[in-house]
Amino acid sequence: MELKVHNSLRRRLERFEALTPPHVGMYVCGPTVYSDPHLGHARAALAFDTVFRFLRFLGYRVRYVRNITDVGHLEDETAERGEDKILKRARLERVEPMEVVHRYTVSYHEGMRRLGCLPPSIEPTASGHIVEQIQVVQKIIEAGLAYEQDGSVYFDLEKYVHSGAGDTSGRTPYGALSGKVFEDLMANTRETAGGSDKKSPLDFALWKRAEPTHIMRWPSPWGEGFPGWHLECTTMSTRYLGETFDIHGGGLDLQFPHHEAEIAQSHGAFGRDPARYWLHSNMLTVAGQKMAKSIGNFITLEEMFSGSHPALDRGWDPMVVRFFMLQSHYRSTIDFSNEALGGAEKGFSRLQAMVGAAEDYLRREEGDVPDDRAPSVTGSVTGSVTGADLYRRTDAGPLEDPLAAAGRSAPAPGTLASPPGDGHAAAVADAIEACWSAMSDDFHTPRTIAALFDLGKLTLQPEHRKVAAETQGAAARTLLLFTREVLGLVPAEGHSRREGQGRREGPLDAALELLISLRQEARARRDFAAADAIRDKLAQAGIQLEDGKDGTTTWTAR
RNA sequence: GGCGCCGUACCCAAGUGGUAAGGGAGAGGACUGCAAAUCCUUCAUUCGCCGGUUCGAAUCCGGCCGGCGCCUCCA
Repeated sequence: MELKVHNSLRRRLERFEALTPPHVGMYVCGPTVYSDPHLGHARAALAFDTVFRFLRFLGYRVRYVRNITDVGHLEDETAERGEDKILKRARLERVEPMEVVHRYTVSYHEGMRRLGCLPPSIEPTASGHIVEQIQVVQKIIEAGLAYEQDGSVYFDLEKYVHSGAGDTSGRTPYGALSGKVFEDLMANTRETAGGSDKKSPLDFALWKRAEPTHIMRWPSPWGEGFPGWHLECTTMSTRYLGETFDIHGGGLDLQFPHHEAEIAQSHGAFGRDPARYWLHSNMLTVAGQKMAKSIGNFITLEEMFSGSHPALDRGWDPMVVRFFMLQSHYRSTIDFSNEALGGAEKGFSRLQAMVGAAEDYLRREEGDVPDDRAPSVTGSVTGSVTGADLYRRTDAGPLEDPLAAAGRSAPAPGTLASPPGDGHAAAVADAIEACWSAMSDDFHTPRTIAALFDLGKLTLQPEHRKVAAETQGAAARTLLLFTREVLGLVPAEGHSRREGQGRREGPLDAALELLISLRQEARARRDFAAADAIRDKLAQAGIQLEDGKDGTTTWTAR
């Protein structure tokens, strides 16, 4: 089995081959921290979190770099007098730019954490790499592909495009990534209002002269100014991943002009394409309409979780949002609606129940549960997960999976024995195989989820519980590891479920136990009115009681 | 105007030449004091429309209709 990814450079699926295995370098365009994180941020972060997780699961040592843009991103990149987003916000809120940056960086992190996105390995900021950016500008100038104009430096796009003819570095032609033709762009570009320093409207700023009122400014060979928005990604990806690295990701909206500019800059400065695989996550709509500031249907993560946005009937748990997004492929657009979210919530809770059952099974039958907790401190892989061995097996002969001993490995596709005539074992093997092949097919999370449901059903069906322990164990491990580790779907926030008898952890637990036992007594004397009243009141308070067949009562709070 | 995507059951969503995954909702049943949960069964002869290619098409080609996106804010 091989991993295939959709490369925007050629718009097709390509076999993924790491530049220097087992290492993988991945750069993803992060947020401009000038406002609260919204669903769009979630979509992009989630898409690449999935890529990150699966690559790690395969045993790659991934360095995942995602930047924080805290300077230089103008309100209107094409106009000459665009205002810096951070500065504008700082002016509106009457605070220091760095306060804006810090506040929204924190809220971005918080949102991503709640969505279960692992932190990147490195999260560099543009303002922290001014010196490096200046150096890149100088290199581009030396290459003759940039010009200075009144304290600003612009990339000479026309010259770059026309200099590409004899280029032997295998460079991606300008426009190829986003499917644009330079001449068309030129023809369609109208003259920007007001005087422009640029020689051509498509030239973009590498360095901008700071106006006297511009607070964020740094000294440079061209006077005081600040870096152009596209430059930071070129600079920081090179700094941490090298001049050419494996994967570059970002939202589809960044494909043009941002990523085209990055390719051009990389060639200007280093003479090579920055990334081998370009991955783009698609956009989302809200109730069938694009989510845009101008339409006013931007939903922030906080609004999503709390339900405070008018478009939402109520709040949705971050894990439900995650599950919902993973139910569509990252290259498809996804539409948010209350109805669709409601369906996702039910499905998510069912999947969790199945995973819980798998967990119970492993604990009971094998005395061990795979460590399903995602690393929470660092995004770096430990090097111990060796699913990748499964992929390399072709030339290396049978490998001893070091995790098998630890009881935490997911069985490799094709390794599960399925005795002839045992249709159930074969079905389980198929479902396990489907998990691997779906994720290996451009991180196809919807198909993976479908396979996980299949697996859960096959495992839970009473008539199938007597199959070989090996089969059951393999199913349980796959279900658990793919759900928790690969898809990052963990139980919803604040979700807790305990047996009606026993554990007491706090005063409220004790009070709840009391209510439950009072209700049990009422039921015992067939006073169902009283029993139902207790159950209804607790339900209103967000505590769901469930009576088991053996007379116990469990509760779930949310 | 340039480039591109999509249209599959009530909703969400896979499938891209071999006879329609999965989830939710709905229906019937088991269990239950009743719920809930769980389990079982059921739920598109059909894939926007019309032509064409093919032994065979949701899948390929052409046309039409409808929805959407990027090119400006925005992930």
